[in-house]
Amino acid sequence: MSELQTRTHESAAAVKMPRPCPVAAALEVVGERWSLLVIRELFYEVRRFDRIAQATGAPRNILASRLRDLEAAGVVARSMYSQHPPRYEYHLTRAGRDLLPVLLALREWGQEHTMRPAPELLHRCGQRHGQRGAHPLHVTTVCITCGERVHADDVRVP
Amino acid sequence: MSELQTRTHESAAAVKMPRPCPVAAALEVVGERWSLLVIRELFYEVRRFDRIAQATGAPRNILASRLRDLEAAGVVARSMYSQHPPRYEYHLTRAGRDLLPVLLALREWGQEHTMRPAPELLHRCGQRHGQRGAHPLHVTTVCITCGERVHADDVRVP
DNA sequence: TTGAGAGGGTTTTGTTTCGGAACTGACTAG
DNA sequence: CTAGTCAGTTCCGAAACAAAACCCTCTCAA
Repeated sequence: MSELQTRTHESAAAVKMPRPCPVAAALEVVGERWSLLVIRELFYEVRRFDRIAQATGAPRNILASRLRDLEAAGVVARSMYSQHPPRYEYHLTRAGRDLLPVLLALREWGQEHTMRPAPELLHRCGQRHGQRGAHPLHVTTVCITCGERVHADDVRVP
Repeated sequence: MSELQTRTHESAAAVKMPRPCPVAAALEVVGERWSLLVIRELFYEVRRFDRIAQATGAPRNILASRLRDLEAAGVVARSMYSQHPPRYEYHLTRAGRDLLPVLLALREWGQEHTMRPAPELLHRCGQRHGQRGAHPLHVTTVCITCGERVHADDVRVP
């Protein structure tokens, strides 16, 4: 993709350019086909090329290209696990792990609006407070400031 | 896109098919280039073809195609606002509005990892409780069941 | 010690999709 | 009558995608 959407709000308004926006910036990194599915597999700790190709369904040449791009973007890192046939495992960086809310939001939407059955995820909550146990994970989006769930009608563009 | 990822978990495991997953299903609907940016504009109440084309930067032919697809998928609806040159406005359906968490999650990630300045959004919170006032909107993802913020390490695949 | 995989890609070769620009058609405002 | 707007459609070259084959290195088993 080109260097779209990298201007300030003001100059964009002046020159009628696409809206500068972190959503667009994020999609420059993870918005291409297969990228988010690859990241999903890395969350599942599927780390090897062939396994990722199988689990996502991505063609191998495309997958190789995506992994390169994601690594260049700092979302994925790879580490050598065999030298003589040089072999790498892929894993998420901090930036990659920070994409979890995006995947969970897509998962909730997909579950609600497109699929009936979905693989369950468990939330091991309370672990850091010394309680044990886990429950099925479903998420919602809340405002950091006031803690309320966010509804479309409550969001305003100043 | 084809009818990918529409099998059950079990049969997929058996036949080594792509993982069935609501994330993949959601991306079938909104994962193509420009789709989420179009939806972002509809959230901003930009409803007309030309304005959406300008604000997103999408080519007009692609935009026409995306709007058709999103309408077919039930994410977008259109309503005629002029008859003789038949003219339509686009708006989000319930399913479309439910994509807000996806956009907000992408926005948080983009803001954190790719862009410095971003157009501010305001959260008009407490309005439904009779208080007034708004604050800048930043969100986080919490578990519906226990209310805790969700961290990558706490999510398990059973 | 040969030969059958497996694992991790790259190459090759079409096929789709994209995207820029021009064009259309039906108005509206001056 | 002329210019301009709005909402697309059409055309066509360029880029991205995808299926399959290929390659290379190593492992294991016979």
